[in-house]
Parts: sequence; structure tokens; C-alpha cells
Amino acid sequence: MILNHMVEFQAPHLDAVFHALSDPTRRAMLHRLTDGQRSVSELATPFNMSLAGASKHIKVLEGAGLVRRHVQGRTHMCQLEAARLAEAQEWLRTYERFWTSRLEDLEEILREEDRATAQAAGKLPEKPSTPENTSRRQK
Amino acid sequence: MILNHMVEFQAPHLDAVFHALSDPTRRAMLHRLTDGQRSVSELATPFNMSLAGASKHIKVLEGAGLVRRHVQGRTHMCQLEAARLAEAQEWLRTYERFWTSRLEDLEEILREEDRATAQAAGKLPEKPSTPENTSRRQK
DNA sequence: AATTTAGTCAACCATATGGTTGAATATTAT
DNA sequence: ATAATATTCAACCATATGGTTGACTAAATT
Repeated sequence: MILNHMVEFQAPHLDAVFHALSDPTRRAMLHRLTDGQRSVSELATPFNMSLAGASKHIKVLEGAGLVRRHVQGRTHMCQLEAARLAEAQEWLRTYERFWTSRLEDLEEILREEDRATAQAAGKLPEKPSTPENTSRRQK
Repeated sequence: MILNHMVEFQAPHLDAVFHALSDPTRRAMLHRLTDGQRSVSELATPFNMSLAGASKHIKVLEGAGLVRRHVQGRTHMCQLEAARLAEAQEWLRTYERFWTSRLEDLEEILREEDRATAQAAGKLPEKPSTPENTSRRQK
């Protein structure tokens, strides 16, 4: 529970990171940066888009902390900054158990039966499942 | 290179998945589903939001394939569907090497030096770095 | 049969997003 | 000094997003 809190709230970047990743142009840009630094115009060229448009995308990536920029003269060099990607992966790791093992399916089924019985036992409470009262079976 | 293509293009869900994950309400909803199925109103209650609003969020999650819905009578039961999360994690895995090992930093530095020399050697080509001509040092 | 409950739908609103163009800024090359 | 290059900025546009409310549909309860 405490860990969940940490994952959910100790990473206040997730909104920005996931949003940045939701655009294919930006994902492609990140991917090109795995090969090394690229200037803004280098990053822009493969895309059928104005330089200003590409520049905006880069700013989104920068804002999400996925790219760092070093200005050298008139060219802005962009570099992949992976830390926030690690945070995103960490968030996803919480859900790994839902695809890694069929054992988890069984666990899930048991939980379901549990719920079903509880529901059959009586009326649903008025606030049936706030985070506070669903800790019945904590991890 | 072929693998990169696969990661980038064989997962056409990434836009929708990452977009779905970019909203804290939706992430919280997913999280609550790790504890078992929830009806739409159960999912909605913890949030200071109209039922219709929450319903929209759930539809976004459904659209991204992160939630499945079984209608039983008048209640719609929502269930976590993790496969697409696995795809997202798979995409992120491509970047793991950028945070897992300091060895990669060295590799990166070497690549940088390589680039710098190439640049010093002559003018930058007109299309300096299309995906085709940056395969100089392939993975 | 009447009412409550669960949920969607449609219309609306403010703001965000992804894109454009044209002008502005600063650096480098001639 | 002039021109070219690299990039941002500001204004604009269409569409998407996250939210609301009120009306509607369908199922369960009384």
C-alpha cells in the first residue's frame, strides 16, 4: 500500500512522460537519439513537418525530462535522458504480475470469488470501494 | 534495425496506451483494478467527478485495450487487461540500456567522438541524418 | 405499476494539442 | 558589412481533451 503510494505519487512526472510518449513523432525522435546526440534540425528532417513544429515536439520531450539540450553556438544539441523512462517502466512494473504468470490468474479468480461472496452476503455498502475499505486483501 | 522497426511499428497501440496512461485519474483507476473487478460506479466513487466524467475515462481505457467490460444486467464490470501494458513495457525495454549500465555511457561517448570527428572532417551533408544514413554504427 | 439504480448519450464549455506561417534573434560564413 | 544558417517566438487554426449538465434507456426493487 505504501509502495503503491510511492509509485503513484512519488513520480509526479508520469503525466508528462506518458503524454510525451503518446505521440509517434516524439517516440521516433527519442529513438533516433539512442544513436547519439542530434541537433534540432537533424531531429526534424525525417518528419514531414515544419522546423517549428518539430521544435515544439522537442520542447515537449524536454519538458517531460526525456531530452536534455546543450546549446553550442547557434545549434542546439539534444541528448536522450533516460531516467524518466526508467520511472515509467517502474510504474509499469507494478502490473507485471498480470501478464507474467498464469499463477496470478488463479489468485485473481480467488479474489473474484471473495468479492462475489461478499456481495452476495449483503447489500453493497454506500461507498463500496474507496481506497480505504478495499484493503481487505493487501499485497 | 529490423527489431527497432518492429518495436516502433508492430505495436500500433502505443499512442492510445501511452495517452491513456498520461492521466492520473486513469492510472488510479487501473490501479484499483489490480485488486479485482470493479463496476463503473465503483471505479468512479473515489474521484471528485461526475459519473459521466468517470465513464469517459473508462472508455478511454477500454479504447486503449487496458480494460475489458462485461455487462451483467445493469452493471458494467471492468477488468484490467494487461497485455497492452506489456507492449508498453516492451517498448520501454529498448531504452533500458541507457539507465542500466555505466558501460553504455562509455559507448555513448565513443559514438559522440565518432560523430564529432565526422563533423570536423567536412561540412555536414545536406540531409545529415536520415534513418538511412545513420546506420553507420548499427546495433 | 412506480421508483430507484446503473450507466450512456448528447450538447456544451474551456483549455490543450499538433500543426502551420511569418517575423525575430543570434551565430557563423563570405 | 552582408548573407546564410539554426532556432525560437507569436499568432493563428482545427481538432482533441477533460470536464460539466440534463435527458434518456434499461434493469432491479418496492
